[in-house]
Amino acid sequence: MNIFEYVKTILLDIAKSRGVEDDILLHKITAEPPKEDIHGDVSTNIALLCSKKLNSNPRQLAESFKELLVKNTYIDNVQIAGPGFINIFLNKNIFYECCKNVLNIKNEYGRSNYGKSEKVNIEYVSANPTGPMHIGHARGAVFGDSLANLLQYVGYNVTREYYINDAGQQIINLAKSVYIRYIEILTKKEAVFDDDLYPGEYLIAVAKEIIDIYGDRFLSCDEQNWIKVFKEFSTNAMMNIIKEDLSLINIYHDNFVSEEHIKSIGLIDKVVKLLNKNGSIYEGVLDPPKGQKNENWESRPQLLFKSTLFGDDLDRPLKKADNTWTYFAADSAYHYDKFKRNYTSLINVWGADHGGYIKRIEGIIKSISNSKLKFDVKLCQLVNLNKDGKPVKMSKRAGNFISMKSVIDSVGADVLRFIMLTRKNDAPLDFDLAKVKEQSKDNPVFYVQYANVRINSLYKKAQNHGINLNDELINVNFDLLNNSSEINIIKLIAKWPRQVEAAAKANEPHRITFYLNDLASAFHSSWSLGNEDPSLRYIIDNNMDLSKARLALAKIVKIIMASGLSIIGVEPVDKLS
RNA sequence: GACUCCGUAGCUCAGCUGGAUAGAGCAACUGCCUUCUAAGCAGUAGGUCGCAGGUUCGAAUCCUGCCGGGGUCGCCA
Repeated sequence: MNIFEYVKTILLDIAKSRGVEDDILLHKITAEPPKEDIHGDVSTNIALLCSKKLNSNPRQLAESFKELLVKNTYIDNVQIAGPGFINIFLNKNIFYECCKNVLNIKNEYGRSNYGKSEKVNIEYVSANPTGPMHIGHARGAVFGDSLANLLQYVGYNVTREYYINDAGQQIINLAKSVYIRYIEILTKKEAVFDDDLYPGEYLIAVAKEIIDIYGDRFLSCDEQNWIKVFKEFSTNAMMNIIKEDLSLINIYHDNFVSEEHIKSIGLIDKVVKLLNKNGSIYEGVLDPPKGQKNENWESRPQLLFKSTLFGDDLDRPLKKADNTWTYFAADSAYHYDKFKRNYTSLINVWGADHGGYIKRIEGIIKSISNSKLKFDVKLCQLVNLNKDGKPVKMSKRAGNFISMKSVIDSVGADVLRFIMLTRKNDAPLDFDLAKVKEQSKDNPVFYVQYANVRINSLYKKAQNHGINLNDELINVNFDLLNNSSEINIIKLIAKWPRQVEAAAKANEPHRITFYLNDLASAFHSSWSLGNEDPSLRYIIDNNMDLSKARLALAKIVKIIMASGLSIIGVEPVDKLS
């Protein structure tokens, strides 16, 4: 039950009955909560939008709509404001109905079939298989996973996907690094690593594994003899480490696609053929990059994708000077592969440093799908890791980057997930390792969870009064909930389905976190009223009817909290540690 | 130089894809625990939504041009 949808249905019927049939116009009709309470419960622009079509001035039109609206039993009053807004004041009963509905359907409240089971592919994490995940990876991981939860919640058929970059130079470097460890173990000579190699100690275990199986047979032979085995072993081992890291924050992908595999099945040739057929590629020469000097620049003709046709500032090379395919070529093939799997929409979650890459992939997708496939890239900005306000230094080069696992060990998986969604994805995020452990209202995780804790304590106390909150409670008398603080909570409850849908529409899971914060705040506020006026407490000794109604309200808050937290992948806390 | 994201209260940020008098939280000031609900709550103050144009009934939101900050810019992935 979504009261805003309900009102919108009424409005659409009215518009249609007046002969408005333009779908685009009908689509623009809104039924939304006004910012200010004095403007009622639902506000609509219907009269403003239809005035031209119906040849009438908006205020007059609004008057005639008003006559129709007031006939509805759920509508108490209708006011016309400003240039022609219609403000609708709903009867309390519709809100009480909404509450009953939540108690009835529990965690189904807010779920919908908005997505109509459409197939959506979300590619996220896709960290290079060269080592454990660091904290920078965590944001995209949590964002992508929560977005996947959110879209599932509103009825999409979601595939969670991971693209493994296991084909490039970095994997060769990884294999070489393991080989150095291999030699180190067998010969006891200290390992020395070049700049582009990986000195992390996590590779020692991989080398040992290889020794267990192959012994020292690779010790004094050429690279071509060992490279394949080492590559395979290393990437598998790294992917296992990454999967293990991800499992710590409950992230499990449905599908892992290997770049190497994409290449080996000849998909690049296929996509290049298709692009060629579509007139999207040509042999050409690029200008040297402006603004920065590059003495190694050498102009040469190469195979280029016409990404400038799709808004990019340069055409992009598909082949390197040595005639091998670029990363971009393989990625094009990968997106072609996704296209062939019949999704209606693709979402990629990338780090902000990949911003310049969007246009060309967008171009590829437009070219191969004839602009039919929906594509959205969500960029996640950097995470600034602090401790007590001071930045934690990290340097990946030296191998002492802050691993995601160490942060989880320190603050817990739930805190990590929650904090990652306390900012919009394209805003930088400050993450203070000390602050997130504080038990105070300055810590958003605590603030929201504390509302749960308080409700849970109500559950226990209610039992002493013979009320079991696990019972249905549907027959409680919601009419008794009429102080402004309770009404405030009820109105927030009514907004939940709308919030979920808006968050899904925008691919912005952070909105769920913000909503939860608002809901917690409304609850804390109403709870605290009991400090000054005992008659405003949730449990009133000599008034069981009122107590039941308030407890039912608390239960509803708990239900929605649980739903919201489940979307962001966090467990509700029932008591303080 | 080009592209891209961002610019909203002293600070950190929301703002429901164009709605009405722009909202929170910190910090500041003021209140609320002898008792069952203070890990919290209530209140005050704080704004030229970077600047200038444009689009329309209506702009923080869309378009254009500037200003400032981050990111990216062939043969890395």
